[in-house]
Amino acid sequence: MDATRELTIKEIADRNGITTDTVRYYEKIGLLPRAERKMNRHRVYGPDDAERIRMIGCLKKTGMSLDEMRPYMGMYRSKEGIRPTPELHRLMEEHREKIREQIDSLQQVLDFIDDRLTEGFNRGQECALSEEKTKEPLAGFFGRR
Amino acid sequence: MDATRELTIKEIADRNGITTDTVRYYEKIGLLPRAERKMNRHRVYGPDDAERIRMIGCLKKTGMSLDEMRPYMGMYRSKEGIRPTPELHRLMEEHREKIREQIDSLQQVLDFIDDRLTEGFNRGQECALSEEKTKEPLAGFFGRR
DNA sequence: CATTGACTTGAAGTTGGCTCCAAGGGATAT
DNA sequence: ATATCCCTTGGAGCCAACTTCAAGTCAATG
Repeated sequence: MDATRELTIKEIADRNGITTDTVRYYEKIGLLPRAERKMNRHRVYGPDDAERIRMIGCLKKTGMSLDEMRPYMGMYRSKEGIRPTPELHRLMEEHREKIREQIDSLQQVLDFIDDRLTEGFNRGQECALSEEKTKEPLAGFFGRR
Repeated sequence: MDATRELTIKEIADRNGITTDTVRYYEKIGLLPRAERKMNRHRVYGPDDAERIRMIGCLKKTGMSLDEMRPYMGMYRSKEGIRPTPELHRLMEEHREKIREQIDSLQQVLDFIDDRLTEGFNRGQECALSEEKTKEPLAGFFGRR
């Protein structure tokens, strides 16, 4: 793979499922560094930029705001001397925790709906969605992993 | 627990960590049914409403939009005869899949950053990060799984 | 040389999800 | 009765994250 190939804004946008406008927007808000320009002022992108944009996409999918991503993006500021700080570790752990909470929430929702589901059978009129999970009604929903 | 106690908008909002404005907003967009009013036109809420609101909170935490929640909320439209459709099951499975993708994305991010990290260790020219524990730099981020 | 098309810019517009505001209604406390 | 609250309404305002727009540059093509 030719990892050093230079891309136009259109190419790099297409490859990441976003629009050129969005790429420029990311540059504008400083999430991407100012792209190098060719003689005709057009932006050119290298593999590092591709990685950055991929990373933004990943982080977005995990529910992180563009603003929160800035520290992560900082890892690319210089081509050498990458040094992720303990601070970054902390941010990552924090974010991982957020995702875990999302999972827990979903699990609660599943339990909750399942209670409603079986209510017809159980005659239950107790308030569902209790703090504790007394059972695993829809177990296996996460397929173990 | 007095599950049948009627609550004011302030009470139900407080108990769910949202504002009265937000409760009224949910009613306005039809996510909550029009609340019953007392003679003075004030809203009154019962346990079902509390459940609905807790459910909205849960679904929100899993990244669902208010709009997407509507089908789930429909489960409360009548106090009896709750019958979640196969359609709802499908929606739930879909959403569960979305969460799974979020998890995968986060995992990708971890792997990605881990690459960057080990790159520094493996052929870091200038980067003089202390050389301890070259193995699994960010291992255990998900506590296994 | 005129047109096409991909690019440039700054700025305005859009959407979702609230959040705040003004103007007013009633119950309770002094 | 005046103040203090919490409530009501419709509507305006706000922020993030785009998205669209207007006006222009530049290179290649017919």
